[in-house]
Amino acid sequence: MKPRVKLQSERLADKAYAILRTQILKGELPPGHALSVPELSRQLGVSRSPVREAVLQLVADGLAQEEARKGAVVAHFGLEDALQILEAREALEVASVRLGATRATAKDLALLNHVLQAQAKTIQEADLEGYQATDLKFHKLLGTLSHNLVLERMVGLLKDQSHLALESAAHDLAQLERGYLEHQAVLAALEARNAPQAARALQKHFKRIRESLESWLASDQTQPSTSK
Amino acid sequence: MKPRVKLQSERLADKAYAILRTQILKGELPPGHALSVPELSRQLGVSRSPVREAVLQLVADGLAQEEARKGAVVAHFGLEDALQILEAREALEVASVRLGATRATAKDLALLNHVLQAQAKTIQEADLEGYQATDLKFHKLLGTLSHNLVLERMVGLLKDQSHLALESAAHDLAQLERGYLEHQAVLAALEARNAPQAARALQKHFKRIRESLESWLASDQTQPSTSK
DNA sequence: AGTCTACATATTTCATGTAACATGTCAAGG
DNA sequence: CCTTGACATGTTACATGAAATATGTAGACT
Repeated sequence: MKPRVKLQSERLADKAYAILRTQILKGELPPGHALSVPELSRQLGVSRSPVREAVLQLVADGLAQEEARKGAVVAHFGLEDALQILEAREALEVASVRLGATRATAKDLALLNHVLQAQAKTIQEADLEGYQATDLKFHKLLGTLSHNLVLERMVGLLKDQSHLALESAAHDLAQLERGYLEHQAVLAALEARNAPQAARALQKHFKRIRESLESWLASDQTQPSTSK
Repeated sequence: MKPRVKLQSERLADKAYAILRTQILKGELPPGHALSVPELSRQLGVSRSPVREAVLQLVADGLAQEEARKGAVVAHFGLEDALQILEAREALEVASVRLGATRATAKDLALLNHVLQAQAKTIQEADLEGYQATDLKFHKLLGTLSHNLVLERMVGLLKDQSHLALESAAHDLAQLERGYLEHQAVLAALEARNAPQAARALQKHFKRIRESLESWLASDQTQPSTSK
Protein backbone atom coordinates (compact mmCIF):
# COMPACT_ATOMS: atom_id res chain seq x y z
CA MET A 1 0.00 0.00 0.00
CA LYS A 2 0.95 3.59 -0.51
CA PRO A 3 2.39 5.63 2.31
CA ARG A 4 0.49 8.57 0.85
CA VAL A 5 -0.38 10.61 3.87
CA LYS A 6 -3.78 11.86 2.96
CA LEU A 7 -4.02 13.41 -0.46
CA GLN A 8 -6.41 16.29 0.02
CA SER A 9 -9.05 17.22 -2.46
CA GLU A 10 -6.53 19.75 -3.68
CA ARG A 11 -8.82 20.97 -6.34
CA LEU A 12 -8.24 24.58 -7.18
CA ALA A 13 -11.98 25.06 -7.52
CA ASP A 14 -12.47 23.89 -3.94
CA LYS A 15 -9.68 26.07 -2.65
CA ALA A 16 -11.05 29.10 -4.46
CA TYR A 17 -14.49 28.34 -3.08
CA ALA A 18 -13.17 28.08 0.46
CA ILE A 19 -11.29 31.36 0.17
CA LEU A 20 -14.21 33.27 -1.29
CA ARG A 21 -16.68 31.83 1.18
CA THR A 22 -14.48 32.85 4.08
CA GLN A 23 -14.00 36.34 2.71
CA ILE A 24 -17.72 36.76 2.25
CA LEU A 25 -18.61 35.56 5.72
CA LYS A 26 -15.88 37.72 7.23
CA GLY A 27 -17.30 40.72 5.45
CA GLU A 28 -14.13 41.34 3.47
CA LEU A 29 -16.25 40.92 0.37
CA PRO A 30 -19.28 43.00 1.30
CA PRO A 31 -22.83 42.33 0.08
CA GLY A 32 -23.34 43.61 -3.44
CA HIS A 33 -19.65 43.39 -4.32
CA ALA A 34 -19.13 42.08 -7.83
CA LEU A 35 -17.64 38.62 -8.20
CA SER A 36 -15.91 39.12 -11.53
CA VAL A 37 -14.42 35.86 -12.70
CA PRO A 38 -11.43 37.34 -14.58
CA GLU A 39 -10.70 39.70 -11.71
CA LEU A 40 -10.80 36.98 -9.05
CA SER A 41 -8.80 34.69 -11.29
CA ARG A 42 -6.04 37.31 -11.38
CA GLN A 43 -6.14 37.85 -7.62
CA LEU A 44 -6.09 34.16 -6.79
CA GLY A 45 -3.50 33.35 -9.40
CA VAL A 46 -5.45 30.57 -11.07
CA SER A 47 -7.29 30.38 -14.35
CA ARG A 48 -10.91 31.32 -14.83
CA SER A 49 -12.31 27.78 -14.86
CA PRO A 50 -11.91 26.91 -11.18
CA VAL A 51 -12.99 30.40 -10.20
CA ARG A 52 -16.14 30.05 -12.25
CA GLU A 53 -16.93 26.79 -10.47
CA ALA A 54 -16.35 28.40 -7.11
CA VAL A 55 -18.70 31.24 -7.92
CA LEU A 56 -21.37 28.81 -9.10
CA GLN A 57 -21.04 26.95 -5.82
CA LEU A 58 -21.47 30.19 -3.89
CA VAL A 59 -24.61 30.93 -5.87
CA ALA A 60 -25.94 27.47 -5.14
CA ASP A 61 -25.27 28.04 -1.44
CA GLY A 62 -27.13 31.32 -1.49
CA LEU A 63 -24.05 33.36 -0.60
CA ALA A 64 -23.99 34.98 -4.04
CA GLN A 65 -26.67 35.99 -6.49
CA GLU A 66 -26.40 35.89 -10.24
CA GLU A 67 -28.17 37.57 -13.08
CA ALA A 68 -27.76 36.03 -16.51
CA ARG A 69 -25.06 37.78 -18.53
CA LYS A 70 -24.44 40.25 -15.76
CA GLY A 71 -22.41 38.15 -13.44
CA ALA A 72 -22.64 37.37 -9.76
CA VAL A 73 -22.43 39.59 -6.72
CA VAL A 74 -22.12 38.81 -3.04
CA ALA A 75 -25.66 38.24 -1.83
CA HIS A 76 -27.30 41.30 -0.41
CA PHE A 77 -30.50 40.66 1.46
CA GLY A 78 -33.21 43.10 2.34
CA LEU A 79 -35.37 43.03 5.44
CA GLU A 80 -37.96 40.89 3.74
CA ASP A 81 -35.33 38.36 2.72
CA ALA A 82 -33.86 38.27 6.20
CA LEU A 83 -37.26 37.53 7.70
CA GLN A 84 -37.87 34.71 5.24
CA ILE A 85 -34.50 33.19 5.96
CA LEU A 86 -35.19 33.35 9.67
CA GLU A 87 -38.56 31.71 9.15
CA ALA A 88 -36.97 28.85 7.23
CA ARG A 89 -34.21 28.52 9.80
CA GLU A 90 -36.78 28.29 12.55
CA ALA A 91 -38.61 25.50 10.77
CA LEU A 92 -35.44 23.49 10.25
CA GLU A 93 -33.76 24.10 13.57
CA VAL A 94 -36.90 23.47 15.58
CA ALA A 95 -37.37 20.19 13.76
CA SER A 96 -33.74 19.35 14.36
CA VAL A 97 -34.00 20.09 18.04
CA ARG A 98 -37.21 18.08 18.39
CA LEU A 99 -35.48 15.06 16.91
CA GLY A 100 -32.33 15.87 18.79
CA ALA A 101 -34.04 15.70 22.14
CA THR A 102 -34.16 11.94 21.74
CA ARG A 103 -31.27 11.35 19.35
CA ALA A 104 -28.57 13.58 20.76
CA THR A 105 -25.60 11.76 22.22
CA ALA A 106 -23.78 12.79 25.37
CA LYS A 107 -21.03 14.06 23.15
CA ASP A 108 -23.45 16.25 21.19
CA LEU A 109 -24.63 17.85 24.40
CA ALA A 110 -21.10 18.25 25.68
CA LEU A 111 -20.19 20.12 22.52
CA LEU A 112 -23.15 22.43 22.88
CA ASN A 113 -22.18 23.06 26.46
CA HIS A 114 -18.64 23.83 25.47
CA VAL A 115 -19.72 26.36 22.86
CA LEU A 116 -22.03 28.08 25.31
CA GLN A 117 -19.25 28.42 27.85
CA ALA A 118 -17.14 30.08 25.20
CA GLN A 119 -20.06 32.29 24.35
CA ALA A 120 -20.40 33.41 27.96
CA LYS A 121 -16.81 34.53 27.79
CA THR A 122 -17.34 36.58 24.65
CA ILE A 123 -20.12 38.45 26.41
CA GLN A 124 -17.99 39.23 29.44
CA GLU A 125 -15.35 40.57 27.13
CA ALA A 126 -17.86 42.37 24.93
CA ASP A 127 -16.34 40.55 21.98
CA LEU A 128 -19.00 40.89 19.31
CA GLU A 129 -16.89 39.14 16.69
CA GLY A 130 -16.40 36.19 19.00
CA TYR A 131 -20.05 36.08 19.91
CA GLN A 132 -21.05 35.77 16.27
CA ALA A 133 -18.61 32.90 15.87
CA THR A 134 -20.02 30.97 18.81
CA ASP A 135 -23.54 31.73 17.64
CA LEU A 136 -22.66 30.22 14.28
CA LYS A 137 -21.26 27.11 15.93
CA PHE A 138 -24.15 26.72 18.32
CA HIS A 139 -26.83 26.85 15.66
CA LYS A 140 -24.94 24.57 13.34
CA LEU A 141 -24.58 22.09 16.17
CA LEU A 142 -28.33 22.20 16.60
CA GLY A 143 -28.48 20.94 13.05
CA THR A 144 -26.27 17.98 13.84
CA LEU A 145 -28.49 16.90 16.72
CA SER A 146 -31.00 15.48 14.30
CA HIS A 147 -28.40 13.01 13.05
CA ASN A 148 -29.96 13.72 9.69
CA LEU A 149 -27.44 14.88 7.12
CA VAL A 150 -30.06 16.51 4.93
CA LEU A 151 -31.36 18.65 7.77
CA GLU A 152 -27.87 19.34 9.01
CA ARG A 153 -26.72 20.62 5.65
CA MET A 154 -29.69 22.91 5.20
CA VAL A 155 -29.36 24.30 8.70
CA GLY A 156 -25.75 25.13 7.95
CA LEU A 157 -26.45 26.80 4.64
CA LEU A 158 -29.24 28.91 6.05
CA LYS A 159 -27.24 29.92 9.07
CA ASP A 160 -24.53 31.23 6.77
CA GLN A 161 -27.06 33.16 4.72
CA SER A 162 -28.54 34.48 7.91
CA HIS A 163 -25.12 35.61 9.05
CA LEU A 164 -24.77 37.56 5.85
CA ALA A 165 -28.30 38.95 5.98
CA LEU A 166 -28.06 40.20 9.56
CA GLU A 167 -24.46 41.30 9.22
CA SER A 168 -25.13 44.91 9.97
CA ALA A 169 -27.95 44.36 12.41
CA ALA A 170 -27.26 46.34 15.53
CA HIS A 171 -26.37 44.16 18.46
CA ASP A 172 -26.07 45.77 21.84
CA LEU A 173 -24.70 43.78 24.74
CA ALA A 174 -28.11 43.34 26.29
CA GLN A 175 -29.33 41.55 23.15
CA LEU A 176 -26.28 39.33 23.15
CA GLU A 177 -26.90 38.29 26.71
CA ARG A 178 -30.53 37.60 25.90
CA GLY A 179 -29.46 35.35 23.08
CA TYR A 180 -27.04 33.52 25.31
CA LEU A 181 -29.68 32.89 27.95
CA GLU A 182 -32.09 31.61 25.32
CA HIS A 183 -29.42 29.27 24.04
CA GLN A 184 -29.01 27.96 27.55
CA ALA A 185 -32.72 27.37 27.86
CA VAL A 186 -32.63 25.27 24.70
CA LEU A 187 -29.71 23.25 25.98
CA ALA A 188 -31.34 22.71 29.36
CA ALA A 189 -34.44 21.30 27.70
CA LEU A 190 -32.29 19.06 25.53
CA GLU A 191 -30.44 17.73 28.53
CA ALA A 192 -33.81 16.97 30.09
CA ARG A 193 -34.71 15.18 26.85
CA ASN A 194 -37.80 17.34 26.71
CA ALA A 195 -38.53 17.84 23.03
CA PRO A 196 -41.55 20.14 23.27
CA GLN A 197 -39.80 22.36 25.77
CA ALA A 198 -36.68 22.56 23.65
CA ALA A 199 -38.81 23.44 20.64
CA ARG A 200 -40.64 26.16 22.54
CA ALA A 201 -37.38 27.60 23.86
CA LEU A 202 -35.91 27.78 20.38
CA GLN A 203 -39.08 29.30 18.97
CA LYS A 204 -38.88 32.02 21.60
CA HIS A 205 -35.31 32.66 20.55
CA PHE A 206 -36.33 33.15 16.94
CA LYS A 207 -39.34 35.23 17.84
CA ARG A 208 -37.16 37.69 19.72
CA ILE A 209 -34.60 37.86 16.93
CA ARG A 210 -37.32 38.60 14.41
CA GLU A 211 -38.85 41.26 16.62
CA SER A 212 -35.57 42.97 17.33
CA LEU A 213 -34.85 42.93 13.63
CA GLU A 214 -38.18 44.48 12.77
CA SER A 215 -37.90 47.13 15.45
CA TRP A 216 -34.45 47.91 14.15
CA LEU A 217 -36.29 48.82 10.99
CA ALA A 218 -36.92 52.21 12.62
CA SER A 219 -33.30 53.30 12.39
CA ASP A 220 -33.11 51.63 9.05
CA GLN A 221 -31.15 52.13 5.91
CA THR A 222 -32.00 50.97 2.43
CA GLN A 223 -33.47 47.53 2.01
CA PRO A 224 -32.67 46.40 -1.53
CA SER A 225 -34.90 43.35 -1.22
CA THR A 226 -33.19 41.25 -3.84
CA SER A 227 -35.99 38.76 -4.19
CA LYS A 228 -38.49 39.75 -6.77
CA MET B 1 -37.51 50.98 -26.25
CA LYS B 2 -36.83 47.68 -27.85
CA PRO B 3 -39.63 45.68 -29.41
CA ARG B 4 -37.72 42.61 -28.20
CA VAL B 5 -40.49 40.20 -27.34
CA LYS B 6 -39.05 38.51 -24.34
CA LEU B 7 -35.48 37.33 -24.80
CA GLN B 8 -35.28 34.12 -22.87
CA SER B 9 -32.34 33.18 -20.79
CA GLU B 10 -31.34 31.11 -23.78
CA ARG B 11 -28.20 30.00 -22.09
CA LEU B 12 -27.04 26.62 -23.29
CA ALA B 13 -26.11 25.75 -19.73
CA ASP B 14 -29.70 26.33 -18.62
CA LYS B 15 -31.09 24.34 -21.51
CA ALA B 16 -28.73 21.45 -20.81
CA TYR B 17 -29.70 21.59 -17.15
CA ALA B 18 -33.39 21.51 -17.98
CA ILE B 19 -32.95 18.54 -20.31
CA LEU B 20 -30.87 16.52 -17.89
CA ARG B 21 -33.12 17.31 -14.95
CA THR B 22 -36.15 16.14 -16.89
CA GLN B 23 -34.44 12.96 -18.00
CA ILE B 24 -33.40 12.18 -14.45
CA LEU B 25 -36.85 12.77 -12.99
CA LYS B 26 -38.43 10.75 -15.76
CA GLY B 27 -36.13 7.88 -14.99
CA GLU B 28 -34.56 7.92 -18.43
CA LEU B 29 -31.27 8.53 -16.69
CA PRO B 30 -31.48 5.99 -13.87
CA PRO B 31 -29.84 6.42 -10.43
CA GLY B 32 -26.17 5.61 -10.55
CA HIS B 33 -25.86 6.37 -14.25
CA ALA B 34 -22.65 8.23 -15.03
CA LEU B 35 -22.92 11.85 -16.09
CA SER B 36 -19.84 12.05 -18.27
CA VAL B 37 -19.32 15.60 -19.43
CA PRO B 38 -17.72 14.78 -22.80
CA GLU B 39 -20.32 12.13 -23.50
CA LEU B 40 -23.27 14.40 -22.71
CA SER B 41 -21.64 17.21 -24.62
CA ARG B 42 -21.60 14.98 -27.69
CA GLN B 43 -25.20 13.89 -27.21
CA LEU B 44 -26.49 17.41 -26.66
CA GLY B 45 -24.40 18.89 -29.43
CA VAL B 46 -22.83 21.61 -27.33
CA SER B 47 -19.38 22.07 -25.90
CA ARG B 48 -18.28 20.79 -22.53
CA SER B 49 -18.50 24.11 -20.69
CA PRO B 50 -22.28 24.49 -20.51
CA VAL B 51 -22.66 20.78 -19.80
CA ARG B 52 -20.26 21.04 -16.90
CA GLU B 53 -22.31 23.89 -15.48
CA ALA B 54 -25.49 21.90 -15.84
CA VAL B 55 -23.98 18.94 -14.02
CA LEU B 56 -22.75 21.19 -11.22
CA GLN B 57 -26.24 22.58 -10.87
CA LEU B 58 -27.67 19.08 -10.64
CA VAL B 59 -25.18 18.26 -7.91
CA ALA B 60 -26.15 21.42 -6.03
CA ASP B 61 -29.80 20.40 -6.31
CA GLY B 62 -29.07 16.97 -4.93
CA LEU B 63 -30.13 15.19 -8.12
CA ALA B 64 -26.56 14.10 -8.84
CA GLN B 65 -23.65 13.13 -6.65
CA GLU B 66 -20.02 13.82 -7.37
CA GLU B 67 -16.75 12.38 -6.20
CA ALA B 68 -13.65 14.43 -6.84
CA ARG B 69 -11.83 13.36 -9.99
CA LYS B 70 -14.32 10.56 -10.58
CA GLY B 71 -17.18 12.51 -12.02
CA ALA B 72 -20.84 12.72 -11.21
CA VAL B 73 -23.59 10.13 -11.32
CA VAL B 74 -27.33 10.41 -11.06
CA ALA B 75 -28.10 10.39 -7.34
CA HIS B 76 -28.88 6.98 -5.95
CA PHE B 77 -30.35 6.97 -2.50
CA GLY B 78 -30.53 4.14 -0.04
CA LEU B 79 -33.31 3.53 2.46
CA GLU B 80 -31.54 5.58 5.09
CA ASP B 81 -31.21 8.50 2.71
CA ALA B 82 -34.85 8.29 1.71
CA LEU B 83 -35.94 8.40 5.34
CA GLN B 84 -33.78 11.43 6.01
CA ILE B 85 -35.14 13.24 2.99
CA LEU B 86 -38.69 12.48 4.11
CA GLU B 87 -37.88 13.77 7.57
CA ALA B 88 -36.57 17.03 6.16
CA ARG B 89 -39.52 17.33 3.82
CA GLU B 90 -41.88 16.88 6.72
CA ALA B 91 -40.20 19.66 8.66
CA LEU B 92 -40.38 22.08 5.76
CA GLU B 93 -43.80 21.21 4.44
CA VAL B 94 -45.42 21.20 7.85
CA ALA B 95 -43.95 24.62 8.53
CA SER B 96 -45.15 25.78 5.14
CA VAL B 97 -48.64 24.54 5.77
CA ARG B 98 -48.78 26.09 9.22
CA LEU B 99 -47.91 29.46 7.76
CA GLY B 100 -50.12 28.79 4.77
CA ALA B 101 -53.21 28.30 6.90
CA THR B 102 -53.22 32.04 7.48
CA ARG B 103 -51.36 33.27 4.43
CA ALA B 104 -52.86 31.21 1.64
CA THR B 105 -54.92 33.15 -0.87
CA ALA B 106 -58.14 31.94 -2.39
CA LYS B 107 -56.19 31.30 -5.55
CA ASP B 108 -53.68 29.12 -3.71
CA LEU B 109 -56.47 26.98 -2.36
CA ALA B 110 -58.18 26.81 -5.73
CA LEU B 111 -54.97 25.51 -7.27
CA LEU B 112 -54.64 22.84 -4.62
CA ASN B 113 -58.23 21.85 -5.21
CA HIS B 114 -57.67 21.64 -8.92
CA VAL B 115 -54.64 19.39 -8.51
CA LEU B 116 -56.52 17.09 -6.17
CA GLN B 117 -59.36 16.73 -8.65
CA ALA B 118 -56.86 15.71 -11.28
CA GLN B 119 -55.37 13.30 -8.78
CA ALA B 120 -58.72 11.67 -8.18
CA LYS B 121 -58.92 11.02 -11.88
CA THR B 122 -55.51 9.35 -12.00
CA ILE B 123 -56.66 6.93 -9.31
CA GLN B 124 -59.83 6.03 -11.13
CA GLU B 125 -57.76 5.33 -14.19
CA ALA B 126 -55.05 3.54 -12.22
CA ASP B 127 -52.57 5.93 -13.84
CA LEU B 128 -49.53 5.65 -11.61
CA GLU B 129 -47.45 7.96 -13.77
CA GLY B 130 -50.14 10.61 -13.59
CA TYR B 131 -50.54 10.17 -9.86
CA GLN B 132 -46.86 10.85 -9.30
CA ALA B 133 -47.14 14.02 -11.35
CA THR B 134 -50.07 15.35 -9.35
CA ASP B 135 -48.34 14.35 -6.12
CA LEU B 136 -45.33 16.40 -7.20
CA LYS B 137 -47.51 19.40 -7.96
CA PHE B 138 -49.52 19.13 -4.76
CA HIS B 139 -46.52 19.04 -2.49
CA LYS B 140 -44.76 21.83 -4.33
CA LEU B 141 -47.90 23.92 -4.00
CA LEU B 142 -47.78 23.32 -0.27
CA GLY B 143 -44.41 25.03 -0.40
CA THR B 144 -45.86 28.10 -2.08
CA LEU B 145 -48.52 28.50 0.61
CA SER B 146 -45.94 29.93 2.98
CA HIS B 147 -45.36 32.83 0.59
CA ASN B 148 -41.75 32.41 1.63
CA LEU B 149 -39.45 31.93 -1.33
CA VAL B 150 -36.73 30.28 0.77
CA LEU B 151 -39.09 27.65 2.10
CA GLU B 152 -40.72 27.23 -1.28
CA ARG B 153 -37.43 26.55 -2.99
CA MET B 154 -36.29 24.00 -0.43
CA VAL B 155 -39.61 22.20 -0.52
CA GLY B 156 -39.30 21.92 -4.28
CA LEU B 157 -35.74 20.64 -4.21
CA LEU B 158 -36.47 18.03 -1.59
CA LYS B 159 -39.61 16.87 -3.32
CA ASP B 160 -37.57 16.21 -6.45
CA GLN B 161 -34.97 14.30 -4.47
CA SER B 162 -37.74 12.38 -2.80
CA HIS B 163 -39.20 11.50 -6.17
CA LEU B 164 -35.86 10.07 -7.16
CA ALA B 165 -35.32 8.28 -3.87
CA LEU B 166 -38.73 6.61 -3.84
CA GLU B 167 -38.75 5.99 -7.57
CA SER B 168 -38.96 2.26 -7.26
CA ALA B 169 -41.06 2.17 -4.12
CA ALA B 170 -43.98 -0.13 -4.65
CA HIS B 171 -47.26 1.71 -4.90
CA ASP B 172 -50.42 -0.31 -5.01
CA LEU B 173 -53.69 1.41 -5.72
CA ALA B 174 -54.80 1.23 -2.12
CA GLN B 175 -51.78 3.28 -1.07
CA LEU B 176 -52.47 5.81 -3.76
CA GLU B 177 -56.01 6.27 -2.57
CA ARG B 178 -54.80 6.65 0.98
CA GLY B 179 -52.43 9.38 -0.11
CA TYR B 180 -55.19 11.15 -1.96
CA LEU B 181 -57.49 11.09 1.04
CA GLU B 182 -54.73 12.43 3.25
CA HIS B 183 -54.10 15.22 0.78
CA GLN B 184 -57.77 16.09 0.98
CA ALA B 185 -57.62 16.18 4.75
CA VAL B 186 -54.80 18.70 4.56
CA LEU B 187 -56.69 20.85 2.11
CA ALA B 188 -59.86 20.73 4.19
CA ALA B 189 -57.96 21.97 7.23
CA LEU B 190 -56.37 24.71 5.16
CA GLU B 191 -59.75 25.84 3.87
CA ALA B 192 -60.91 25.99 7.48
CA ARG B 193 -57.81 28.09 8.21
CA ASN B 194 -56.97 25.63 10.95
CA ALA B 195 -53.19 25.54 11.14
CA PRO B 196 -52.72 22.89 13.83
CA GLN B 197 -55.18 20.57 12.12
CA ALA B 198 -53.49 21.03 8.75
CA ALA B 199 -50.13 20.32 10.36
CA ARG B 200 -51.42 17.19 12.03
CA ALA B 201 -53.00 15.96 8.81
CA LEU B 202 -49.78 16.42 6.89
CA GLN B 203 -47.76 14.75 9.63
CA LYS B 204 -50.05 11.75 9.39
CA HIS B 205 -49.43 11.67 5.67
CA PHE B 206 -45.69 11.57 6.15
CA LYS B 207 -45.91 9.05 8.95
CA ARG B 208 -47.76 6.62 6.71
CA ILE B 209 -45.35 7.15 3.82
CA ARG B 210 -42.41 6.43 6.09
CA GLU B 211 -44.04 3.34 7.50
CA SER B 212 -44.99 1.93 4.14
CA LEU B 213 -41.45 2.58 2.97
CA GLU B 214 -39.96 0.78 5.94
CA SER B 215 -42.31 -2.18 5.63
CA TRP B 216 -41.40 -2.35 1.96
CA LEU B 217 -37.92 -3.02 3.28
CA ALA B 218 -39.02 -6.64 3.66
CA SER B 219 -39.20 -7.25 -0.08
CA ASP B 220 -36.12 -5.10 -0.47
CA GLN B 221 -33.23 -4.97 -2.81
CA THR B 222 -29.84 -3.40 -2.26
CA GLN B 223 -29.62 -0.11 -0.45
CA PRO B 224 -26.35 1.55 -1.43
CA SER B 225 -26.73 4.32 1.16
CA THR B 226 -24.67 6.92 -0.59
CA SER B 227 -24.23 9.15 2.43
CA LYS B 228 -21.14 8.34 4.37
C1' DA C 1 -3.75 -19.80 -11.27
C1' DG C 2 -2.77 -15.36 -9.20
C1' DT C 3 -0.48 -10.96 -8.72
C1' DC C 4 1.76 -7.18 -10.72
C1' DT C 5 3.19 -4.03 -14.33
C1' DA C 6 2.62 -1.56 -18.65
C1' DC C 7 -0.20 0.19 -21.83
C1' DA C 8 -4.52 2.07 -23.73
C1' DT C 9 -8.59 4.68 -23.10
C1' DA C 10 -11.68 7.95 -21.28
C1' DT C 11 -12.45 11.54 -18.04
C1' DT C 12 -11.67 15.20 -14.93
C1' DT C 13 -9.38 19.39 -14.14
C1' DC C 14 -7.25 23.46 -15.27
C1' DA C 15 -5.99 26.77 -18.88
C1' DT C 16 -6.94 29.84 -22.63
C1' DG C 17 -9.05 31.77 -27.03
C1' DT C 18 -12.97 34.35 -28.71
C1' DA C 19 -17.56 36.13 -30.02
C1' DA C 20 -21.59 38.20 -27.97
C1' DC C 21 -23.08 41.19 -24.64
C1' DA C 22 -23.37 44.87 -21.00
C1' DT C 23 -22.01 49.38 -19.49
C1' DG C 24 -19.80 53.85 -19.01
C1' DT C 25 -17.95 57.92 -21.50
C1' DC C 26 -18.15 61.53 -24.49
C1' DA C 27 -19.15 64.23 -28.23
C1' DA C 28 -22.61 65.48 -31.88
C1' DG C 29 -27.25 66.81 -32.77
C1' DG C 30 -32.07 67.82 -31.40
C1' DC D 1 -30.42 70.82 -21.39
C1' DC D 2 -31.32 66.33 -22.77
C1' DT D 3 -31.01 62.61 -25.79
C1' DT D 4 -28.60 59.79 -29.15
C1' DG D 5 -25.12 56.92 -30.76
C1' DA D 6 -20.24 55.61 -31.62
C1' DC D 7 -16.47 54.00 -29.13
C1' DA D 8 -13.79 51.87 -25.39
C1' DT D 9 -13.58 48.68 -21.72
C1' DG D 10 -14.60 44.68 -19.20
C1' DT D 11 -17.30 40.58 -18.63
C1' DT D 12 -20.02 36.52 -19.63
C1' DA D 13 -20.77 32.43 -22.25
C1' DC D 14 -19.16 28.98 -25.09
C1' DA D 15 -15.53 26.40 -27.24
C1' DT D 16 -11.36 23.93 -27.16
C1' DG D 17 -6.50 22.54 -25.85
C1' DA D 18 -3.64 19.94 -22.76
C1' DA D 19 -1.87 17.83 -18.39
C1' DA D 20 -3.04 14.94 -14.52
C1' DT D 21 -5.75 11.19 -13.03
C1' DA D 22 -8.69 7.08 -12.84
C1' DT D 23 -9.76 2.55 -14.83
C1' DG D 24 -9.86 -1.46 -17.64
C1' DT D 25 -7.08 -4.98 -20.14
C1' DA D 26 -3.45 -7.80 -21.58
C1' DG D 27 0.84 -9.85 -20.87
C1' DA D 28 4.94 -11.10 -17.83
C1' DC D 29 6.63 -12.98 -13.79
C1' DT D 30 6.26 -15.84 -9.44
